[in-house]
Amino acid sequence: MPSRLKKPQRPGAAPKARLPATTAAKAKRRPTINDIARMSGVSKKTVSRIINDSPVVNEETRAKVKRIIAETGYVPDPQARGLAFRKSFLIGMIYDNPSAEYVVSMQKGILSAIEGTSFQLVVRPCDRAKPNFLQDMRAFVERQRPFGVLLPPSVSEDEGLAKVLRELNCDYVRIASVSLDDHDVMLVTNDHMGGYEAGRHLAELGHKVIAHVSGPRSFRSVHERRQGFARALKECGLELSEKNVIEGAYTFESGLACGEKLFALKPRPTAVFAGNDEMAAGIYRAARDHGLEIPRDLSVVGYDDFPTSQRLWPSLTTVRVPVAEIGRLAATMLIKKTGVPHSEIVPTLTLRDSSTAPA
Amino acid sequence: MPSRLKKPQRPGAAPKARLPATTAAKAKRRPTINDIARMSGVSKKTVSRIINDSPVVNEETRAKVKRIIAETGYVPDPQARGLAFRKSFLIGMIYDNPSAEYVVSMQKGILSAIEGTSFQLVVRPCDRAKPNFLQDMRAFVERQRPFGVLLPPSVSEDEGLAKVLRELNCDYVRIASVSLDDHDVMLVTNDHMGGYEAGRHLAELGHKVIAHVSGPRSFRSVHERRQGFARALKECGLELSEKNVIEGAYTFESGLACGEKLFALKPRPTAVFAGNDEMAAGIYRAARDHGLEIPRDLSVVGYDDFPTSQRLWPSLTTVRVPVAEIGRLAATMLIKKTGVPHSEIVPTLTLRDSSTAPA
DNA sequence: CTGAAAGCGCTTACAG
DNA sequence: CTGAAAGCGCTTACAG
Repeated sequence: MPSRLKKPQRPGAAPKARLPATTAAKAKRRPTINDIARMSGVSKKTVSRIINDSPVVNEETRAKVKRIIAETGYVPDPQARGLAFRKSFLIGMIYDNPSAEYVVSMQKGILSAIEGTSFQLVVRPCDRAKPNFLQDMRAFVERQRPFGVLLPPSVSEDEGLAKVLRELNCDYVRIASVSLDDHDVMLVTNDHMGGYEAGRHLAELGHKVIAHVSGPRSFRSVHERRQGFARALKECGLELSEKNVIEGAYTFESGLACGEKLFALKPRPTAVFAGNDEMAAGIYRAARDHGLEIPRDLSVVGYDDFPTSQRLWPSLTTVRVPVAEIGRLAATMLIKKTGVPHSEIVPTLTLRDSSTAPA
Repeated sequence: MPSRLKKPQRPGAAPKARLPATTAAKAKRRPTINDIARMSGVSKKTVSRIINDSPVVNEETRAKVKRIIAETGYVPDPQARGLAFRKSFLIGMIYDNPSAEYVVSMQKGILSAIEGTSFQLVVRPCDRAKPNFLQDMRAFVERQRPFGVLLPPSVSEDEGLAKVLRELNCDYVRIASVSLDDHDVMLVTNDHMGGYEAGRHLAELGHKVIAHVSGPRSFRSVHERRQGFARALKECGLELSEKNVIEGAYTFESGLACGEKLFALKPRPTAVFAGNDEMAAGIYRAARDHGLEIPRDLSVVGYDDFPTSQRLWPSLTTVRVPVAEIGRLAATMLIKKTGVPHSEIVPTLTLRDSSTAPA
């Protein structure tokens, strides 16, 4: 390893100016807007206009500057832009969904949308039940001035948070089962369609006694999934009776508990639509504890299609939610500031081994 | 909703100065370092010294300014500090671990360490196999100038990346099963201890024919876990024979495939140490397919203790890795620029229902 | 269509 | 122990 002291500087011979240092620094320094302006023979304001895609620039000038930007590999400093804009290039994902699979899938989708841009993804888990929830969110937005935030359920359903964000002039996109806000800031996941698909599937298999283990009633998705499910049954001449609907909490444990209740029903249902895959896994466990075999004794349909649902035994028939795609679209909406049709996201039934005709 | 146009401005009556606007803006504007300086009767440089915990400040001055900072709720603008420092307040988590549970747990740990600070967590999944991996990482660091990055395995083992980070003068903390770097930038997870615990447990249960399904040999953790395991067996008078070691890929599918090979061994092992929980789940599936019952016909010990491992049936005996705590410690090391003893992280055996004495 | 000046809210380098 | 000046790399507001 060559010594850094090969050419020792004699303290007495200090140069007047710091020219050598400047030259050395210049060699490795990344170019700034000033360098591009000088090399292009225009003002830095013009370079700025080109960076920001301003339409009022002469096309020849634009082409020339763009060429030099490409040649030098210049990329504007996000810190400096952020300071001048009074807005950072951070996109916040504020979430309270407890599922690791959901969170990571959505992060991947968001990242795919911002790849190659100056945007960065900042994660902010939260708990709406905490007394200082809104205060914390306010502090985050005021200090970081994020470009915008993405709100998956259930935090997307919080009107208090939406109000704070509007007050602080912070853009957002809300992801929810139904529209709760202006078209351009709302990505709708159409959970009623997913519920409907689950209902058609079980009814068409010939089941007559059908149950539903729902999520907590405070979630919008719960109502949507249930109503879509009930509508499908009705179309097939069946009814989802109140006593066959058991409220869970979207967790494995609640699925287990609801499974117990389910097996106590008379007549015992031959099929169940679980509000999500987590609860479906709990129902699997309950079935095993009761010596019941899936799907012979009970058909099960889940919701979400988490990667682990394929590994359940038997593999779970479920409604697939394209979580990564949802993240990608939501981020795109935020950046482009345009909405997508509310029909864009389509939950689809994924057939596996946990559902069959009744015995 | 009150109209915003209650007091319409007459275009002809425009005020000379923009005083009204300024006043209105001041009312809601967050205080800056200049406001604090003015209110405290000191220069902004002194306020800056206090923000940055400089020791060379008169204690009375410091107390007074701190009081005013507290009263006004002043928080320095991270964008401005970032620009002046030439370093942002972002902490990057660069990872290639495919497990959602691992990623989210670590994120939580990191977030708990930076809560209440100006630091924000930015996530950067990556793929070391991509040809432009190092180039992408370089671009990220050059542009964002993160305060530092956190490297969990296996990206933590990439010497090329570490070199690039050092070149760019970007602080990092590497999380790995053994020390690969200077003490202060290395968080060691002591996987050999975890392997040892697994080995003692199975040996003490009385198993004589014991197998190991390892992860891919390119991972450091694989060797550590295996060697610790083999050492424990040796201490108990047993030997981990080469033919009883099957190499997997840390995935469910590879666990399934390795399980098949495992059951073909003669004599058939009565116990297996899986390199991680994912592969243990695959072995479960293979056992079911072969009509073997766990733990009666095969004891299984995993590694990681992911939340889902409790839900396997029977629940999985495994070595618990405190992933959130690792994230918290790594972030703390990065911020404080100090190491922790290499013995800090202790993997611990967690006894559940998948291991018992041989028949 | 283009640019000179001022400013975003901080810190560094220097001087005292 | 403290401060005035210059600067970080951009954009806004204005003028032409």
